[in-house]
Amino acid sequence: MPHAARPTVTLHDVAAAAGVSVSTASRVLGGSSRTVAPEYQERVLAAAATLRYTADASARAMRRASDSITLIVDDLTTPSIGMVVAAMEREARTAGAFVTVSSTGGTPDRQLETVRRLRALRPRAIVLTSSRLDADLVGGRLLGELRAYERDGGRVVIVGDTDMPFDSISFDNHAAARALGAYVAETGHREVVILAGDVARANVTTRATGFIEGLRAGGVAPDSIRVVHCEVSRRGGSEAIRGSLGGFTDVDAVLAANDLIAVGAMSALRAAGVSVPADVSVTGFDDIQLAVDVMPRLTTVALPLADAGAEAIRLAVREGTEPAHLTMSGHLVVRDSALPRTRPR
Amino acid sequence: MPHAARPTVTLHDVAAAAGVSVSTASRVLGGSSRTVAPEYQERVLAAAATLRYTADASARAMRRASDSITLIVDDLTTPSIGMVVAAMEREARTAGAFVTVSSTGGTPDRQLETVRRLRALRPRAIVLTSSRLDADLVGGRLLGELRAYERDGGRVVIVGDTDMPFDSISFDNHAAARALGAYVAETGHREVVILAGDVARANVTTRATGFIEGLRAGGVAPDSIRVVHCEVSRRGGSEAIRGSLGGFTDVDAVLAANDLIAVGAMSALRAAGVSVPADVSVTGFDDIQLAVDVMPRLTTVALPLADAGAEAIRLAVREGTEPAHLTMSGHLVVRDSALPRTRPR
DNA sequence: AATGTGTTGGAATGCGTTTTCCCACGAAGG
DNA sequence: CCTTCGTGGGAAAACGCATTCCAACACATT
Repeated sequence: MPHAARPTVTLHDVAAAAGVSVSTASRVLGGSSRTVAPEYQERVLAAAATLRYTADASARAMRRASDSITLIVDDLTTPSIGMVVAAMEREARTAGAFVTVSSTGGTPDRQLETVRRLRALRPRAIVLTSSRLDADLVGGRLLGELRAYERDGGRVVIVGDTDMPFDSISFDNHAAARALGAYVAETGHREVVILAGDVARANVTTRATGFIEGLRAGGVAPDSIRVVHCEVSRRGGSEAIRGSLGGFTDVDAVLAANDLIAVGAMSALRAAGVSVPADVSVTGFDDIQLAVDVMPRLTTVALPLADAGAEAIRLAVREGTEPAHLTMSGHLVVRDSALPRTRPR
Repeated sequence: MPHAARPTVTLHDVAAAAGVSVSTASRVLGGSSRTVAPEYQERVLAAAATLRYTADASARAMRRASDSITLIVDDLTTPSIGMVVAAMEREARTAGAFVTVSSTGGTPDRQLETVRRLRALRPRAIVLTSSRLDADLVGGRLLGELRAYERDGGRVVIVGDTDMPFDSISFDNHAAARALGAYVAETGHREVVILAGDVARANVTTRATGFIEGLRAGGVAPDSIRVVHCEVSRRGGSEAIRGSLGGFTDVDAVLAANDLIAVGAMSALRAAGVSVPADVSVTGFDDIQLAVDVMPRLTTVALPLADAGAEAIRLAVREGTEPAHLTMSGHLVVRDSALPRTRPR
């Protein structure tokens, strides 16, 4: 064997076994537009099956366009990513493409390295998911790499907020957060804590400002809104609540930047003897599976994750050339964790 | 452009820009063992950087072994999968390899299709993760495909239980479950409910039988062990508890086949006014992140997922040829959700 | 000075596939 | 009966790269 992972049975072998030329075999197996005689066709197919022939994608890629799409994500364990990937795979199948995923851990360095590495594979498209992708990341080298990929005929799609000049799909976090804030205000809440997450995660902080706008518009006094930063996780929500329990005597709503944070907050509140939603309302954001599994079920904002995934693939395989920027809006999902309240003034 | 995703800047261009021959450029960029004059080296490197040259992996793959490893998983949303993938990526980096993930939704048909598709990519190795992979799946076609891949010099590693003749890593679910069962028995529990999950998931049912063995060995009467099947999810755990609440007056322990099920069970118990662990002990299996985030923190069995991931890559890149079968054992993690009890006889 | 030896650049070759290009054959039209 | 045309098979080129081989050269040894 010449070296690992090189085919031992090639098109040549199939052609020989079928007693036809390599060209004919290629035409049968490669789905050419040219017709070949039925009997030849049959012989080639039979030979390929018995030899378990698989066309070498590398060699094939040298002559025709690739059909693989690579997805780059920060972290595979994010609850929402699963749905996006599933939708992408479904959509890709209808387009005859194939999705493959790489994770970077979210650090710009590894994002760059991953793009470089994947670019060598000459996929049909690269889809990047990240909370925020800035053009000047890693000294602009990520942008440069992506541009070079595009120059070579590749297609870049970004799912998330970005200022890069590629196709992008983003969620209108601000508007959705504003709507949630307004809803909370309208349902009579007047003393609110916002669990704003980490300042480094841009989409999360956008939500915090949206919350504030909605609350203010709904009549909540600026002084009655407290913003607490925390880790973006279940634990972060718990700790934030535990850490500021002292000042919570009059709070009637907790708005978390994220379902995970909200769930953590709920459990900490319950542990402290505060009833949700009877004493305090809690809301989340994202509508992950957990949101309907917990008790009480979480009032939150649903993001059209599956739609975004499918749309990303559609952008990735389309022919058009000018960059498209799509914004998808979330919608309020009212469940049990937030209760309208009328309180004495 | 000939067709999409074909490079416009090739090694040829770099060589021309640097004023050297293609061979020289290849030698410096391809990490050849042959030395080239420092000044040439520098010129080539500079030219490659300004042109943003990336060697075409396809073309390169035709002459040397690939450095990509493909991982096939059932479902990306499984909480445990993230840690496995992360460990794999880390280990792969030290071996100069690169991991890419595809998900199949767990259906044998799509597993087969995915293997076929990936095999064409001629990766260095294919790592399969599945709860259970049988040789006779899809009429043995999956096995045939994998054998053909191996015949062509590829390497197959299976993470999970299997009877296929490839490298494999499995977890000793039975022994770990037995140990947990014995622990529960020894800490004085005498009336036990096992939330056994779905019969279709082999690794999960193995746990149930292990629990029973351990409980019996620890002195729990056969009649005092009830097995309830449920969906393998948080919701499944909740519903199982709700559905059988009536007969729970004397139960003092609930053993779930899975952390997710355990968490669901805990929340349903709490909703029903049963205190965990004061009234009933609850245990899980897997030690996912959630296990330490919930209150009370879950007593469970930790599986060496990261080790398994790293070991899988090590097997995938090793030179040896005879199949290796590794079994990794889990260990009991005692936290707060199970309490020793002394009950009146 | 002639010969041997080691180093380095460049031309040529090959990897497996698709895709021209060319040619043979037979049918249709005059 | 001769020409034209469509059909379909096979030879060969091309894809981008690594590598083998060869020639040129520098240097040390005799």
